[in-house]
Amino acid sequence: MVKEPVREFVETSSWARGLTPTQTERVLHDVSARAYSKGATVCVRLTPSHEWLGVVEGMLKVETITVTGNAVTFAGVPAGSWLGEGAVLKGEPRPYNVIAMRDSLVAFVPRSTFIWLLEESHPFALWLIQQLNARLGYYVALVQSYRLNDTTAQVAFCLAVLFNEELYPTPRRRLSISQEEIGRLSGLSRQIANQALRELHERGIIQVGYGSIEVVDLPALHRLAHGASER
DNA sequence: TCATTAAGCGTTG
DNA sequence: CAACGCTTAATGA
Repeated sequence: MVKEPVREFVETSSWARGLTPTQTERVLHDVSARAYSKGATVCVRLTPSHEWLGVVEGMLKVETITVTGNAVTFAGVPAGSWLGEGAVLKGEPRPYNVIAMRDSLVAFVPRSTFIWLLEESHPFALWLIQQLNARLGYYVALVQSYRLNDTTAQVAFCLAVLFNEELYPTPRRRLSISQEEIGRLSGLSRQIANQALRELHERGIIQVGYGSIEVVDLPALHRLAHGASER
């Protein structure tokens, strides 16, 4: 059986709500956890996807390295969320590296358990469909944001996603993240990210702290992120 | 030409 | 010590 924080994390995860006690019991039996320090690699690209990952504490990011050695960050994954369903489902190697952005505790559910859940539990299957659908919607919106919006709106989009409850179910107002990482996540330089954050602050949408960002007006952030550049 | 970026460096929390 | 602000040279639309 696993340690307390991991047990609680699994039991309070949204997908666990629809499980029978027996099913939950098996997941708790099979799940493992490991701590990673900041900057450590959790999963290596092109290695087999044996596990489904949950972020118990801290924050992870998903990235690839280009041939020239530049990192392209695809997503930041704050505590409370699960990732890697796609690769586990397909039984294919990891398409990306997973890196710890801060000191993090990560839970691992074996692929066999994941597949078993999918076959045994109708609620779990439904949850998974909704999860994948949310991801799909996110990427469609991301392309739209990238093509239509100015840089400030792109940063707004990036933040709106990080604070989006459907994608990342643990609600929070403040997030510890550097401006450099915001830049990486939104595909912009540190300078532009900083400029955008200042503008968002001036509009009263966020508060910027040292190495952290707090959302003051989430609806406004959402509007800015999705609105077709109104002013 | 003008905007944006990476890199370096001094300052600060 | 990491995050931030600022400067500068390179890059590119």
